[in-house]
Amino acid sequence: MGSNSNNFSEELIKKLYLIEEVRRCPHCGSDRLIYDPVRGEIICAVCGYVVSEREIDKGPEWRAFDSEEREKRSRTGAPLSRFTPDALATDIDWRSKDSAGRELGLRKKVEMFRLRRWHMRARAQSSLERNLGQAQQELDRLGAQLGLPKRVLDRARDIYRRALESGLVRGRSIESVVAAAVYAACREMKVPRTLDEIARYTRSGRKDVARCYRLLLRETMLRVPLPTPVDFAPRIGSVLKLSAATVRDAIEILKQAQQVGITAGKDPAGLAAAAIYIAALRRGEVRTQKEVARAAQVTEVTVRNRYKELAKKLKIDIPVKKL
DNA sequence: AAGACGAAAGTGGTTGA
DNA sequence: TCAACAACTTTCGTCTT
Repeated sequence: MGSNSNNFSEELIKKLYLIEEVRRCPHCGSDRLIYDPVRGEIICAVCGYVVSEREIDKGPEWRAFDSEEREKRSRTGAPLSRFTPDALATDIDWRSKDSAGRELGLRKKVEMFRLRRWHMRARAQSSLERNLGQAQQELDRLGAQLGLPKRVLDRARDIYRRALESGLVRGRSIESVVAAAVYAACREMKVPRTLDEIARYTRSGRKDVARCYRLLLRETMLRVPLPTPVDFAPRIGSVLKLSAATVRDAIEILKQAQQVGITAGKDPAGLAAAAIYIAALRRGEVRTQKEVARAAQVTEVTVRNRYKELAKKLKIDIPVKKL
């Protein structure tokens, strides 16, 4: 696929990511970073390493990136919720008696009715705001931990707001609905994150998030494309530090597989892993099954099964000798 | 010693009655 | 709501490099 990467100026990258200083590639040290507008990631032009993506246990160089991100976040986060405490914490009694217990006059009754109505409205307003505020915090937190680009978070926020407005959140935890929204946004934007990855940073379990996600699709009529193996290939390749050529080969293999029709019902990550494994072997950039499996977050066995299948159906011979 | 391989049993999710 | 089912995982023993 013609990935439309552009060589962006340092200034633009700074602006896009609201950071002070463009970093060097932690893998090869090159400063030739490319912004891929499709995936919203910054990629090293030399080795293909995805620089803007955050991995789980990386060394200290990522911390710096984090605090920069934190700085960026601090501009949007807190004030909203602190500025909207429920100022109208009292209720207006529904009985039309005054403080001494006497019946009110008609005029006064009408007045009270109006007051009550406004009171309710004001509170409904603020509860929505408050919910959004909390959700925003949660969103920022998740986004930072998953290393998601800003536009995905923005999209997730929109989705969440829609869910909130159609009453989806009532009775469910904000956290799990936010997670569901993030997942939906990721898939829409082709930034491949598995449900597991997202659920890992959420207190409510994977199951809960999945349920919310399904609801979200139904209730808000979101159309989210199914994730394809091709979506996963670049990410796996970058984790394994494979060359762009290898990733291209892998994608080619995946496309063929799709045509032959052996992709249905299979875990896309597993398929992508298998294709990457084959492509890497053929290019002499040998990676073990274990490495590939870990990068794709599937097991060795799955990689094995898939790649055997691919090799057989597509008649690809695997080089036995390693270079 | 490490990687690749495959069998067997277990797990979570989907589907169809 | 339950059972059947396919895909994936875990575990483990064996073979290959």
